[in-house]
Amino acid sequence: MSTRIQILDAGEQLARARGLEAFSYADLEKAVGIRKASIHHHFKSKADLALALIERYSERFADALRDIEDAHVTPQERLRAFTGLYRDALAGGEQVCLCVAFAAGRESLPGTVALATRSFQEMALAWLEVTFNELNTPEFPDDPQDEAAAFLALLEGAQIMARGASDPALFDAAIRPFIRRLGVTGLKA
Amino acid sequence: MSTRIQILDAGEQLARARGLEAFSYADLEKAVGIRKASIHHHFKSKADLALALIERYSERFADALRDIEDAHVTPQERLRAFTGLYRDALAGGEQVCLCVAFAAGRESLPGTVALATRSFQEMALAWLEVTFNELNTPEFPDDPQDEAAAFLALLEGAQIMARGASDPALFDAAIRPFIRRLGVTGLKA
DNA sequence: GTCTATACTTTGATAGAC
DNA sequence: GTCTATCAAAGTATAGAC
Repeated sequence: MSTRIQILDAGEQLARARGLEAFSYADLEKAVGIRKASIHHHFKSKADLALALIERYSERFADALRDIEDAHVTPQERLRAFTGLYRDALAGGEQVCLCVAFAAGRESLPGTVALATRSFQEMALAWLEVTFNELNTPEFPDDPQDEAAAFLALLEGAQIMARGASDPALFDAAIRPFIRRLGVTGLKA
Repeated sequence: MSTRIQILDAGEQLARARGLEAFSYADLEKAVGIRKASIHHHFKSKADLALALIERYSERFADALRDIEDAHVTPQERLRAFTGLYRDALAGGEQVCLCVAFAAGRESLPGTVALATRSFQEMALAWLEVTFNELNTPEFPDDPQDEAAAFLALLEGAQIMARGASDPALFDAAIRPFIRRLGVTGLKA
């Protein structure tokens, strides 16, 4: 595995567990096993690293959405799979989605990073809006745009809650009512 | 207004907009108009300040919950008022709840602060669980504990989303389906 | 690409005068 | 309670050898 990727992996883990401002090149030095100067060779500034982090995260997320579309046909199944993405990102209650970590401290982000974070969110919302639009059932009667926003908020908030208690069970509890509503809908369809 | 309170106010604003690690005593110096050394006189360490912030926040929140109980009788009205608390905390899309800001970067929190943040969340969840328990309607058939977790996650996530885009309209969109479900329920009751 | 060495800044914190 | 002065440590970043 290339050094660049090792740095990105370590940076992402730290950013998602602590926040962008709460880790340093010294932390990366320890995690990757090379000197700070070498890390600067790969990422000239911390802003560059942060931008690379959110861009890579966005690409991986886009890939994951395509995988869901390939593997699942019904909107119910796709939404359940989408939930799995956020459940996995929890990493045992020790991390949140990079987008959540960045959005929380938005004012301290470099401009380009703030924009990329926003784009990530818009990608997620657009995909969900399409999916809720296909989900034409009485259980979700609202504007698909609102249902998408509500669902993404639920998942992001469930991550934050679980993170606050370092307990993934809180994520599961928060998601349960939605999953049940979705299941009932699935049977009706 | 006492200097101590001015420091707390400035610290809270900065923590909720940027995150705890993303502001310094130098920022407080500018905001409050006294020297760093004077701030250390009021809060010996940054950990002390952070703890004071979350404790004051918890007290104010507990007061707000009592006010809601005094002003509203039905669980529907109380939940709507609870939503207002989180909508107000958005501050135009430029801040999140202190609990959310702290929980997001949990790994970098002093131990006492992490515990106090968790307590805050548990207070919110306990209050919501009681309220959902009173809300005995077919629209919310799940375990009140799960409904409480889902609702708090929705509100916290709606804040994060709105913060990511600096746009409170995203909060409103995310909350709308819940408010509608609550409204329908209210009519049936 | 990685290293040592170093520059410069910011940060949290303390000592002691007023 | 607030100030000036100061500190050691940590932070980001660069220069130049290998």
